[in-house]
Amino acid sequence: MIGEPTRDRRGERRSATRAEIREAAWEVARANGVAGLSLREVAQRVGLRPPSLYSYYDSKNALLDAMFAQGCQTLLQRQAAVPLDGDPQSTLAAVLRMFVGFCTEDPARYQLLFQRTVPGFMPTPESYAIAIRNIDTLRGQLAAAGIEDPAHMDMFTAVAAGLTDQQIANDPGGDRWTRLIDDAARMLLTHTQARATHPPTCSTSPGGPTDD
Amino acid sequence: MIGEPTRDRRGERRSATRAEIREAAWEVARANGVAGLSLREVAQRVGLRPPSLYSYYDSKNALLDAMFAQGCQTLLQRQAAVPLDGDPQSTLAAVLRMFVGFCTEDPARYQLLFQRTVPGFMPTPESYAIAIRNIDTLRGQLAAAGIEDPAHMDMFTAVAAGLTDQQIANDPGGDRWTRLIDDAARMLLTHTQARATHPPTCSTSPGGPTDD
DNA sequence: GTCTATATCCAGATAGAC
DNA sequence: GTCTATCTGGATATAGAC
Repeated sequence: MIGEPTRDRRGERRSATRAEIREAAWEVARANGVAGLSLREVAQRVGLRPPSLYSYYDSKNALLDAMFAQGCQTLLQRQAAVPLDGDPQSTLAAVLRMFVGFCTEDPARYQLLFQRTVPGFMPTPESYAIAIRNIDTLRGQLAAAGIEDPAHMDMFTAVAAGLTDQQIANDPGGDRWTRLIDDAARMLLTHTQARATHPPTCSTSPGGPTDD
Repeated sequence: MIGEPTRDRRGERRSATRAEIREAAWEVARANGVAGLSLREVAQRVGLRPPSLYSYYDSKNALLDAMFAQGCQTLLQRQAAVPLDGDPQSTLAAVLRMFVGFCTEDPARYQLLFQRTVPGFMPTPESYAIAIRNIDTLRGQLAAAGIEDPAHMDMFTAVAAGLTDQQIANDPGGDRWTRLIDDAARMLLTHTQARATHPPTCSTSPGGPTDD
């Protein structure tokens, strides 16, 4: 008897088409904003009729979810590539640079992953689990830079989000805010290390259980 | 002969209806996001048929523009109410508190005024002029707190936007990031005053012509 | 000023032939 | 798997009667 073929050619082709659709969806999202993603336009870009997409993704939400998961996976890889030498300053700067770079290089992806601007989209638990890993990884990296206070972590995410947002909204394609990254890392580090000199305004109960 | 009436009752009524429509539009925008604003829903809320709205606003864009102008006007009033005592620290904290409070109290308004997420909307020159006044006012207030370096101003706007964004996206209705405002003001002030101690990484040509 | 009726266009999604 | 045809519903905007 002849055994089953080792390679699943059908599955490979299907998987490739799914990736092609997903890439086309990113292109449309970059052009129209994530909220302006339309399946018709995606279909046209890959040379299919709109209903044919449903053979690959059950719904628009399923497609968005795949994009969300892919974005989180990419971020995970970037996070793993950040060098963690012993120096808090360079570590913090490297993390900040990676994160702001990741966000500003694709505003549509930033919108899908971190803003709440998409109409009725909610990631599936499977995809969200990857986002959780992103946050846990960040937590570890900040700890490596000496930042463990939840309030300080929140301050870091605020600065990262702020640099990203201003760069995207007010100087797209430029570097008016991204060039402040090293300055911002210094500022954050000084702030986190200057606890003793200032009155403990809100340090008695800094964060409570962080549920992000 | 009888002169013209002193009060323009017709004009007053019309103006009131325009305001009513605008308020209904804000409600819809808060519910669906600014991008999800639909004239049908606005009309239903004010008890009119959709085409009747066109007697008050020439287009959806005209309505959005009126909302944009109104938001900028409100911000202008808030800005004028910020106390500018001589102390840089309390001044900076007051400005930051006002701004982040203004943004977080109405995310839809923040979206319309400061994000670029609305499909094809561009404010008219008249409305945009108010936004320019907002920025000029901010510039003056930061100067009163001793911040005049454009790079430091950009850092301020980044921190303000970051606190706002994180608060809205990850803790809507809470205070996980807004309670960091005083800390952030201290951090910013320390940073702007610590010029001499650090190497002038990017202070030789800090900002170039700021065109925001 | 408000209405009905309509124009035009787009969206996501499904049925069923091939 | 892909297609044609269609369903359902939504959008902005205009024409013209009253």
